[in-house]
Amino acid sequence: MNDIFALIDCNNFYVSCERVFNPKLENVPVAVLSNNDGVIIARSNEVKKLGIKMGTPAFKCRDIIEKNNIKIFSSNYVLYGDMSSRVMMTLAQFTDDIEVYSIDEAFLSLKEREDEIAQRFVFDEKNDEKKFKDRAGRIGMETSFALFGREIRKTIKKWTGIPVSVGIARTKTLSKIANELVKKDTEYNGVLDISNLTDKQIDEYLEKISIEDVWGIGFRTAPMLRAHGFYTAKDLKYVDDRWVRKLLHITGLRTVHELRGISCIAFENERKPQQTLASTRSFGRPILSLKELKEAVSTYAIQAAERLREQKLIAPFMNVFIHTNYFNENQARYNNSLGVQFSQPTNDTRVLIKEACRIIDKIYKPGYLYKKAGIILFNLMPETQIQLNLFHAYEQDKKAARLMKAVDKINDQNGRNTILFAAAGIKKPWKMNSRIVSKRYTTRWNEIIEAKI
DNA sequence: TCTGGGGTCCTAGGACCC
DNA sequence: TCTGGGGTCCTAGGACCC
Repeated sequence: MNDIFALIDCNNFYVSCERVFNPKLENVPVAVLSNNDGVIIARSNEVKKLGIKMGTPAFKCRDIIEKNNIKIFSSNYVLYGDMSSRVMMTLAQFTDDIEVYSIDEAFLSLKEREDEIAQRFVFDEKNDEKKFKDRAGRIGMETSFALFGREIRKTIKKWTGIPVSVGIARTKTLSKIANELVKKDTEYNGVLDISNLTDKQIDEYLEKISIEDVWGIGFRTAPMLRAHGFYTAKDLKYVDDRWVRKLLHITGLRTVHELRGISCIAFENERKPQQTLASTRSFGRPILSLKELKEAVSTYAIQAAERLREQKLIAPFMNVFIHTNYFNENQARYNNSLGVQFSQPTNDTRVLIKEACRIIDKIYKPGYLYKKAGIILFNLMPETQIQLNLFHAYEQDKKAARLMKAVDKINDQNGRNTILFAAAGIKKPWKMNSRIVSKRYTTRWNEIIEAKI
């Protein structure tokens, strides 16, 4: 049986999360900023229309923000993460074949359920006013898959308040494209199924997608392809295989085949174990002193260790880096990093802090204004896979594990930072900016929304 | 003054071995 | 000391994604 995929993608996800709890934000321009209030990472349609691009530094569009009264928010990942899991749980009501691809999108594999959906969702002239209209203006009845997509969309909106778009096609790449078309054109009312179309009909859609909007073609290869005369998804579809293999390698070839309707990017129902874990952050203001730098990396080490333990993972390697501001050309630059292999794989906060500070001692150079630091853990493995080395003190290890477990439990029950590690500092004057953050409406009792009658 | 954070996969090239 | 093919393993860096 042929593959068939539905891509469910939340519209302007972070903005939509803010809107769910603040109806005044409907129909007005809204944008959400990255960590440290640095760049714009989510835009409402109104903001997109104003021409503000994804990733624009906030300070560079201050004028346009003020002039158009754009509502700006710092990112509130606690809220977005919780809203994401609500959306995914709603999707799980429809099928088990879900691949959660990112915080705001998921693929469904429908091939096992083609018959069932065809029976359950039948177009009815009287009740279903929405008729399928394609790019060429042809009118037809909506397919069963499209009606199924509408049902999903309606339910997610009702249960979570989040609007989503649905694209349905024979490959993941084509379902991405169908989804993009939905977002571009309100005529589709949120759902487009191109799974049943002929090659020629699909080409009419592919012509509307410019090459840099194809999933897998990034900002580096797009200009190269344009220079060779390929401008749209359709152009890319008919490129010579050998040429693609040579210039875009195996990943590019897969993309081209996917455009042709040959599914080669696998559906991944089960989450793969994580291989690396990073904890990095820019500072709210530059750091000059060794002491503060150590506080910062200790803070990141604590966070990384917590996340390791949450997933019952241990790490054998760690890398620590520091650097000055890349953007400031008038300032002396310095960047450096150093790795360490632990005597045995660990998720003990104290070990991570100790080693991270030791590395900072080695790579820190006085006189520079540091802007960012971070730690990255590699080759993660399950806790149960630990290989004892020759000098390994097993009892001591069990004790350490119990201690960490107790710390996690206390912080979990009584709020983060109930138990602190002194190494991380208390005041943290360097911590990131987050000036205009909304409430954690769904995860904190004291920040829950109030209804006034 | 102010420019995010966290991931994956692939390739080229070096080191090493037979 | 040089000649040579063929293989594996590891790492750094590039490209991409959201």
